[in-house]
Amino acid sequence: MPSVDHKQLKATKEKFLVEIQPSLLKETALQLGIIMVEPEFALLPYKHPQIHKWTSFIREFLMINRDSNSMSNQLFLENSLSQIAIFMLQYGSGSHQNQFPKIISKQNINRVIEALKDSYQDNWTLDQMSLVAGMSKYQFAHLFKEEIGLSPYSWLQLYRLLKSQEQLIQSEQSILTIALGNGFSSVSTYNQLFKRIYNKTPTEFRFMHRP
DNA sequence: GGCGACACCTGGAGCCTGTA
DNA sequence: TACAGGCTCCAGGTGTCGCC
Repeated sequence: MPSVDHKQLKATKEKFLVEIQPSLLKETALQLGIIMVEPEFALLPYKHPQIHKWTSFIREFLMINRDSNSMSNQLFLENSLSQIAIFMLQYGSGSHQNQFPKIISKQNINRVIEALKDSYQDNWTLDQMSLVAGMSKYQFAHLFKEEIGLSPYSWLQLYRLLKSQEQLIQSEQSILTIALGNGFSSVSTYNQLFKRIYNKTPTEFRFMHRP
């Protein structure tokens, strides 16, 4: 169960939410030898195919077996959550990862994604994105979220953040220069997003990932 | 497809820290 | 002490998402 109040649970009839303790992730990472630093999950808000399939499978299993004895469900859950932890560490963790997983989606959504990738430094608005997609902004926002798993603007911000990581680690440029150079309108926006995704400031991130 | 409430982003101001 | 860079705060603007 969620350790904090999730407002989305109130807004929808049904929500399948998985929370995994950081200690379990660290232990799994240690056993697998995947990562030596604190796990970071910039890509997890993104709908990764493997993680998405696995969580869908767990959800369906629990729906089908909701009336069966709780012991078998408990065993299934324990094993499944360990598997999800492994997927998270393999596919989602590590800020060294700077490529989004490839998702096959509708042509007009792909067209927007390619345009965003080509000019992520530009000041995009939802209106401009929907123009590229050839649909209304309301229709576009809903379809994008459904296909990709993130809202258009969130996707763009995350892409900019991942693009900036390499410069943070490998260059001596100031945080301000990197933020503006990657399409963020101000350094405060960049800092706030960085803090929200990684729970650390760009400077702390740079220090941690320097050889 | 459009609306409205609310969450999130923006950007300026100001504080903190390190350096000369 | 002055200055630069990094960070946080906050009010106003914009985007998102559930609902019709």
